[in-house]
Amino acid sequence: MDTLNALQKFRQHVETYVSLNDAEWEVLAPYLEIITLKKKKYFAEPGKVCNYIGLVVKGSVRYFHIKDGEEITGYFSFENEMASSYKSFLTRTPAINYIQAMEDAVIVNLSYAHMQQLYADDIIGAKMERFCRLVAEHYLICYEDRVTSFITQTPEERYNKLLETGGEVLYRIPQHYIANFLGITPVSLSRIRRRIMKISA
Amino acid sequence: MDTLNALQKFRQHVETYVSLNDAEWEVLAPYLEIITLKKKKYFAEPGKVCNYIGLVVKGSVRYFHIKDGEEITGYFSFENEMASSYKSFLTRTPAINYIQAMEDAVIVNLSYAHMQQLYADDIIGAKMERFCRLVAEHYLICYEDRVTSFITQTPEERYNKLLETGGEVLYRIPQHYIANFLGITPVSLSRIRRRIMKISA
DNA sequence: AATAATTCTTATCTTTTGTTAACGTTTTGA
DNA sequence: TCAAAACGTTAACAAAAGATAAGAATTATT
Repeated sequence: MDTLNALQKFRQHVETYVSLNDAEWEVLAPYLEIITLKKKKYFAEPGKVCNYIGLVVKGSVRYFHIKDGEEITGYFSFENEMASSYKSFLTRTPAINYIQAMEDAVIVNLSYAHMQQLYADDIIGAKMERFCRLVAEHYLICYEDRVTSFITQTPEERYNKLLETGGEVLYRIPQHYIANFLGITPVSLSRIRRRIMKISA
Repeated sequence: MDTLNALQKFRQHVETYVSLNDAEWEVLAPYLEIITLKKKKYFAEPGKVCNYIGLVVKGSVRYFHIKDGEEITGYFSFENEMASSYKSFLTRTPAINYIQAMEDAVIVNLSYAHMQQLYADDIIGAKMERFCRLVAEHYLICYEDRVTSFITQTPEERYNKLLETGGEVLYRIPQHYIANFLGITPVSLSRIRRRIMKISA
């Protein structure tokens, strides 16, 4: 994954939300930072302010909390998805979760300070505002759906829905991460899987 | 609650996110619609596209789904909070939940169409973009926290946290709504309350 | 290649939650 | 004002989930 390619992916991602002409892109591009994260390395850590919002252009990252010494996985970002400890990034307060590379990853980063500069830029400012509004709205909707699933569905129903719609998540990550994602223990997910197998067998 | 007062509250709410001078306000104000909702009346309904985002200036509303013929309450908006079936409003697709007045309510509404006009307005457009970005980011953070609580905490822990931080929610709404909000049944919440009483007694 | 670590399943036991129903109390609405 | 509806608690039982541990299979690591 070379630099040009990574930047190109970022541009394409922005353009799924707002149009960008070359002049605008020329303003934006210099603010971006490309990083590589070896598997198990951290993008964000508890106690540290998350300074970047990044686009995962290769690999994937996993979000997790530590509770009673145990990792509890809450979310994932795959290729062409944004990654950030959003609350920390936006409010400039220490994060409470880890974000860790699940696979060797390449991420195109935009720092908080650079983002503020871009908002204030005459050429790209308005587009950035809109882009970030649309991104926030997009993830807001994702979270709305997720909260709804916790409120209205049983763990088994959530898992069945994930089987239908989950796609990538399902065969790229270990089952016990999925269990956490669903809000249950790995042991419980294993039992749910057995129940489902019996029914569909 | 007279018209001027309601509009003033809306302006104040916007100004907690972005500054507004009188000229800008003069552009924005005509797009607002003030409605009164009698208790039990609906702000949004499943199957219908939610056409408004509103600021609750008096009273409160409750969000709920119907599952197996039962109401499941997922959220509330009180005074000086926004209300909308966000996904429906933003994506122009039918809502899947009700939003209903819990108490007689006054709401300052902005329609989707008007919002688009405001985004495109020379005077107020940039401010509106930023305001709506910040609102989306605010609720994104709320949802992030809520999902985290479902992932990392037991129902009892969620309830205890709500007791600490919940404030208004706790003494203005019935317990069985709170149970749904926490993702459990009313019976189960009643038992949790008894457990807590025994410990603290 | 050998060893260690991870992952998933299964079993056992305990705890919690869901379900249903009953009861008294409070609130609502006609 | 009076009947109906809503609300919260409790009980009893069933179902599900958590905790812990063991074991097999797979994957990583040296």
